[in-house]
Amino acid sequence: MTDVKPMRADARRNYERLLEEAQRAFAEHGVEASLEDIARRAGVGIGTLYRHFPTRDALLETLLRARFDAQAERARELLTHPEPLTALQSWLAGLGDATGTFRGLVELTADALNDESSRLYESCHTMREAGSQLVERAKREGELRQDVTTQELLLLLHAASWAGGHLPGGGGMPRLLALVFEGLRAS
Amino acid sequence: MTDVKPMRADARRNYERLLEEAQRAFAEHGVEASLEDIARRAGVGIGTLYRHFPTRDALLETLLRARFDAQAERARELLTHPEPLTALQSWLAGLGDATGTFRGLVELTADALNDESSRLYESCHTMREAGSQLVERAKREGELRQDVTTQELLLLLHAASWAGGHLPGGGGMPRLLALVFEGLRAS
DNA sequence: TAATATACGGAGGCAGCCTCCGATTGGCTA
DNA sequence: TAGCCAATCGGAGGCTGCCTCCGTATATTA
Repeated sequence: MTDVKPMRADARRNYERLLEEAQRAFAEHGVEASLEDIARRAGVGIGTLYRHFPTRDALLETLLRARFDAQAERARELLTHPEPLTALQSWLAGLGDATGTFRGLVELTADALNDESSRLYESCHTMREAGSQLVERAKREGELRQDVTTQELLLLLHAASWAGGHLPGGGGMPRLLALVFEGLRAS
Repeated sequence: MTDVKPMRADARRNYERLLEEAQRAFAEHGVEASLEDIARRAGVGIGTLYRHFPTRDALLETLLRARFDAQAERARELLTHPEPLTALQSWLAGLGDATGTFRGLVELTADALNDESSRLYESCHTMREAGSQLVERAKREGELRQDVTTQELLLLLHAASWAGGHLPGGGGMPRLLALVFEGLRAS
């Protein structure tokens, strides 16, 4: 079933060089970085890039999967945290950081969560399921509004993350997230 | 000073055809719609488009200015509304609709507010000033958190508007905005 | 109607996406 | 070690979109 033939040596070499350069390029120019540029810097033809990663999303997914899986794992850990709301907030903050890795990534992940055909869907979805447990617990223990869904919550998180990226200084995400949790009305 | 020579008849004709087609194209394909396509549909050379509107932003601005100005006007009207918070929320909802006109517009306006060199800056800024009055009033009357700035509030609105556009059904913006205002904690 | 300022159009240069296929090469076999 | 072939490579080429430049056309004015 899963008898993956080992890659030829040159293929493996190129695969790894491509990932290195892609990481650099996405970090520097956002998720829209030029693929031809990535191939060029990796010292590889554009055809080679496309053979290894048929789409931009495939490349991104390879770079992000580990990160997203870690996020899912962290959600499971936080289920044992004594304070459900704090746990949830802490998890969301981490997720916000993850989606802030590359400029433009929030848009992608927010969309991926609602698009099963997306390459990123699977790894995002796993993460969402894990987070969902945290949400349910917080609701069950009466620390979170009953009428909020996980979908809405994640969307709001993504929104805060998005907004953080559009703040002049940058890095205002935590503050925005706090506002969302506490509300804007005077107390 | 402001002695604007009337446009030549053909120029005026093209100018208007371009605006019509741009409106259609942006509505259909978002703010990234192809400019060459707009020119083509307007039955005009690409050079003509660029002469009338040197940048994409210039074109967008022409289409949006009236809308933004109306939004500023509405803020002034709402200053006489008896309930400051309701007035503010109502204004923000309208603004959310305005920035939801074209796909991708929220990003643009959110950035324009912090970039004086942007073509859209001026019309956005006027609007912001008007809205600022509503914010100050709500704070003064103790209906809004004292520690929230207009900038943050507008950013959160844009975030909600952004999120609304990434909701599968679409049109969930009001609900998200309400959540932001009321907070997520159980009451 | 002729002169001229104004406006038009699209070719052309550049960059990015993606596909296709002839050239190359790693690794296995004899 | 030589030779073979499947695996892999590379980049030309076709397409779209951006934007500029300048020879051509025309609305307007005298």
